[in-house]
Amino acid sequence: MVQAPAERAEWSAPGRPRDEVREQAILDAAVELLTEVGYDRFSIDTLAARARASKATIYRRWSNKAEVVLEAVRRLEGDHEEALPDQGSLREDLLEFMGCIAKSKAPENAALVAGLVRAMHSDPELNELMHCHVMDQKRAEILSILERSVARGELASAASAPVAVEVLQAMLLGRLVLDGAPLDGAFLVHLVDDVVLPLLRCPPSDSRGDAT
Amino acid sequence: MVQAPAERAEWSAPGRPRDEVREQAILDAAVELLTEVGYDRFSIDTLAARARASKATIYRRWSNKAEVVLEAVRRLEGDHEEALPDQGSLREDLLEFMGCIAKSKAPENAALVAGLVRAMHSDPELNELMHCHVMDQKRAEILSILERSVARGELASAASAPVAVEVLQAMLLGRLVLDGAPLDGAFLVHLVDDVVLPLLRCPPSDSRGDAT
Amino acid sequence: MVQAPAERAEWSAPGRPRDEVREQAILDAAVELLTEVGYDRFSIDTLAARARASKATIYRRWSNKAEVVLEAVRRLEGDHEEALPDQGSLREDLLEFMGCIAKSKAPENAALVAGLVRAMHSDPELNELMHCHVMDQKRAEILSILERSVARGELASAASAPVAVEVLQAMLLGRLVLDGAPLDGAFLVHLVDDVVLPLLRCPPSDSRGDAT
Amino acid sequence: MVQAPAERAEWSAPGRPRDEVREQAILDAAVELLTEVGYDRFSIDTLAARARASKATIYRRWSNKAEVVLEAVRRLEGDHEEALPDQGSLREDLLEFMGCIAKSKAPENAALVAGLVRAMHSDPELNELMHCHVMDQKRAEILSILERSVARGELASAASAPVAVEVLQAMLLGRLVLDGAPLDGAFLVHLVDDVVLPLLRCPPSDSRGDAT
DNA sequence: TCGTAATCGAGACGGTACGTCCGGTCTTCCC
DNA sequence: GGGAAGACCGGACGTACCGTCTCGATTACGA
Repeated sequence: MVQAPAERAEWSAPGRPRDEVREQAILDAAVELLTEVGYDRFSIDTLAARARASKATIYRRWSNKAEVVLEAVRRLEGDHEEALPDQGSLREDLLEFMGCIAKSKAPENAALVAGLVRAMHSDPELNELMHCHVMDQKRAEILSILERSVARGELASAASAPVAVEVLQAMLLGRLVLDGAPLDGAFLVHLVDDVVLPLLRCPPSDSRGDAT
Repeated sequence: MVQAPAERAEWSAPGRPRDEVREQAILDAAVELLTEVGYDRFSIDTLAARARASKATIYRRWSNKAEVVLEAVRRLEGDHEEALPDQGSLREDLLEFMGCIAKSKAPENAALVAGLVRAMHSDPELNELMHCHVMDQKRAEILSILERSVARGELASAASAPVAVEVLQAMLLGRLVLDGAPLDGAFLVHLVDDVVLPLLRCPPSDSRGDAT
Repeated sequence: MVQAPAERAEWSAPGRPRDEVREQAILDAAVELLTEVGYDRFSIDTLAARARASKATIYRRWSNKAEVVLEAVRRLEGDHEEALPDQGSLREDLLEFMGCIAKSKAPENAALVAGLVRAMHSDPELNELMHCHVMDQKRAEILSILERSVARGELASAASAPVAVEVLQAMLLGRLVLDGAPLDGAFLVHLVDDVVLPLLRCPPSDSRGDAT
Repeated sequence: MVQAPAERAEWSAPGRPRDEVREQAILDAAVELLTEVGYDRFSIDTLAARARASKATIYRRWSNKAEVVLEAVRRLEGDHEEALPDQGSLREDLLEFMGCIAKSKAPENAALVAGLVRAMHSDPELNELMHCHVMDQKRAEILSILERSVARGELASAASAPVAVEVLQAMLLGRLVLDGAPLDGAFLVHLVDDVVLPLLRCPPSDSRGDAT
């Protein structure tokens, strides 16, 4: 039986394909530049010069400064996909997890993170994307930690999990954007011991109508 | 002997005094513009045109786009200086307090708030200012609510108060900036019942070294 | 004895030969585009798109925008190679000749001609080409007309011929580029009767040192 | 009766007036740049840099590269407004006049002149302007030379004057743009003796219907 | 009937210039 | 002096074009 030449798969686009190497070079330069000067003083011209690319090459891929920044940041985050090892206790698991986050948001990346947040809310569509790809991933990781803890018998239930995640994310953001402070060890311990663990252990009050 | 023209008191500056009306007109226009287009597309030229003022008049009062925005936002917030009335229970007090905040951050002001946050972290000095004048004020209000509650006997102690305030602020920020969602009633109830009240009632675990 | 592979003639290049049809399609599109938008807004990208050709196909044949334009214009001009018929008198011969020129420079080709002129002086090499291939051809045609006239006894000599040609070319150019006006009948009659014929009949004054 | 403060004249525009010095600096730099690199490689960015002006300052005055060039060239030309002195004979008067034109179109200004011509035909409105202000001025000067000659008795009439002017302008243009050659002495003598003077002395043939 | 070599359309690439916009300062005239 | 108007510099923005290069897919020719 005669096969059609491309019966099955992935029709290849006509014309010269995009050069993946250029793309990576641009994103690398973007990360570099972003950490050096921050979002506001980040300019496409400078980026192009540093990546030895032309502006057209950049604008062919992303239509905005914001979008370039977004993608650069996502590349930075998304490199550690492997699951976290079991540390033996809920508290240790949480500290390990948060230390992992903290690493990618070290103080030298402060400007970068701020850029991310800005890029997020200036383009709602990308905001959506960001939520899906970054936050939901973190959420899933925490949930798996909590389930492990329930299995261990440390926690009665994972009922408070969603709230804990919600609070956690907000506080990390606040620390970085509002306070502009680094996610150092002291802060992480404070977060785990004074906020997350108490919330997990104290079931939400069912006191909607009570006199409290 | 020739009398100085302002012999009486409070040495008055030479020349024509600043026109208070202009100032208000500029701030009003700033708020308007900010809510319409957000911080990024907010330009001093446009502001000047809309306020029928000149750029010089603006820069004579504020040295930055950021500072104009900051003051505009503060005017918006700071209009209710009076203490909140006692609602009879901690929960009601908190809901009342937060409803009050929510009013000034209605959805139509979303862009404005985002702008504020940005202005904050792009200028550390203003960040400082903002912390002092806005956040610390809120903090004080909450603390007084909590003390009232301890006096009532609802709470054993106000020990968790600082943490609660910290969490509260972060979550309000996250809601507005990260989610871009309004501070509606459902969210406020959720915040009070599922986060703040549990935290206040469960003392921070002293489990720094425990097996948890 | 081993035969050279192309013993017969004109060694034919290896590989696929150029497609003559493409060449014509490109030139046609060039003429079209040139008359529509003029030289300045004529872009190779647009030309390629309109001719359904790729830029490489164009640059394989011509090395410049200028050269494409040049050749397009020459195609437009050079279609009538046959000698002009004898009209019986010098004046009629001249009018016939110029009417012939005018046809290829009809008003709808104004932008095209202007483009040609520009292409000429921005690239000296093409300028040379243009002189040789277009102008010298015209010059020869006029000279043959004048010689015919001398043979007829209308003119004493063809001594003024070179000057007449020189003036004629300059005035056609001036009319098209400077005035932007069409080469209509009235202008051609004016040119023949008021400029060319007088010059031919009045020998150049030998008054270089005279008091004139 | 109380006078309105500006009853008579020239209402002064509000705001800071344009800085005449900047304007001149820009035009000077434009002339300089134009003679150095020619029209095509003349860029507004480079102009701005050289004039130590911002692009906005340039675009506030002229909306195009073409318009800047036009004005620069006109400044260059229009500086010698005084009438030409009587040289005693028609021929000498003409040579003097043309020598004067030649000076402002010296070979080092070749690119500049070409730029002028280009600017002219790319903007019809400026073309109009150019005709009025430059060419008509030259035309008037020639006419006054011819009238002087008629008064002297050298010429029977100035009837051929318009044709002579027309031819003259076309040939100067042709020399500069078509040939790219300088207006040197030999060319000017040729022009006067072989073209202009013969035309002036030989009345247009009245042979419209003749057998010639 | 292949392989070689040049063609073709499509379009990415580095550069360079364009014309617009904005931030923050300065200047002029009027009150 | 304050205020409106607006010019000024510096510099980033996003677009368009040039001339080159790189794909994958077609052709011819010659072995």
